[in-house]
Amino acid sequence: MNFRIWYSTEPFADFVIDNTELRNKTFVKKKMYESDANNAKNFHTMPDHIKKILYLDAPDLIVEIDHEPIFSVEVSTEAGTGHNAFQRFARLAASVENNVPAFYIYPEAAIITRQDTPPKWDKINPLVFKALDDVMSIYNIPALLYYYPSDYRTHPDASTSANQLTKGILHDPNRNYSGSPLGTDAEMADMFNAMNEIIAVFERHGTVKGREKLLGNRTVIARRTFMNQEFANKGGHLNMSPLSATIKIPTQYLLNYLSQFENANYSIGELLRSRDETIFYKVNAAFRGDPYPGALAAIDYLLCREGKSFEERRFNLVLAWSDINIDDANQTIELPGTKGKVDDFVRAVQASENKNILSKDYADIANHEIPRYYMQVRYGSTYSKVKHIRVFSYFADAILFPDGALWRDA
DNA sequence: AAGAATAATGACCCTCGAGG
DNA sequence: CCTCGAGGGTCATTATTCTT
Repeated sequence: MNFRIWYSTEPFADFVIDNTELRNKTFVKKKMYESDANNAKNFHTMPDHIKKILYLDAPDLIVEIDHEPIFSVEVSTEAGTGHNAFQRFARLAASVENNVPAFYIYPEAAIITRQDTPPKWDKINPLVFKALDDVMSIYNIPALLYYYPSDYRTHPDASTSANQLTKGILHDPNRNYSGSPLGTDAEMADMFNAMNEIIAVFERHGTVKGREKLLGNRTVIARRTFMNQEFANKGGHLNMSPLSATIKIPTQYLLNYLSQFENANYSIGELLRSRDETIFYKVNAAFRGDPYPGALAAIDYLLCREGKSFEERRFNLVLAWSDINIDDANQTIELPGTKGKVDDFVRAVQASENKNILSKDYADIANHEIPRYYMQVRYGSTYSKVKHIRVFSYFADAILFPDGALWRDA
């Protein structure tokens, strides 16, 4: 069997290869390009099945056997307070939604020094464990979190950590693995073990049958149990960020609000009406990307989804760029916000059109541009929109701004 | 009122491509 | 061919809100 390892950073790919059974396999390493929006020169050279995973957001590593992806890995060293822990969540979703197991490496805590205060540990938001568990329940594909090694457990007092310069986080000393986690750490050993198990399952049963067996693997079960325990031990509950910024109200309020866009020739379609209640994610900020795309994806899994596609939702999922006032008398809502503007969304969409070369004459297309042109012929602007536009419009049934709205009819 | 937790935003890095 | 600005993407710190 031939392995291919797609990477964003090569040292991290070597780190994973050298610490797992991959080192004994026949493999090639290839650089992964994230999107047509940020790498116009090379993105079109990605194989079609890799493009599908990249559609929402790009992970750090994808491993495949004979052109079938078998797992992806995402690494972060960021302090995971509030909604920051969910910043990379759309990547995990993109992987799992394509039936590819996802590994997430994230620090249990990181040292942050704020103005006029001594250094302290910023701890991971445990709700991420619940979100990952819900993803596993819905897709029957592993989505496992391993702690990026740190001094947190050995030095609960942040000022005593010997690694202040790295926020208390422990990197591998091998220079060939620069920027990778400490490979000898127990968490990483567990992760390599799980990767080896997944490789073995796919080798023995093939990719189709193998996928069905993954959640029943004892190593995967054990990790899932650990993650559920961590959620409980760290005091996780369902009113933590980002769920603390959501409200659930009858869909009729949304329909009444959107009725301002209806007229004699148009009425809102059946999709929104098909669900009795609607979840609103209130973002009272200027329109932008991170950390909101990941948080929106997480809310979908935590509250709305009951099946594999966004059509199988218990509740509508609506992203509102504003606070929301509920008007019970008129069964509608008001958006008092002033920062979010529908034109900011529309301008980001328009900007992506500048990346498209579909309006060119053949004579004006350079030879090296032809494969990119041909990709765009097939996919339009699918891959040339910026990430947050792709993610928002994939997950949200409607996006509301104080001065405009977008919604699906079906 | 202080401290903790969360939400928002400022700032940085990387890549590409236009133009000198 | 080199420089530099724009755009895309990422991360840390500040601002705000919540809790005790």
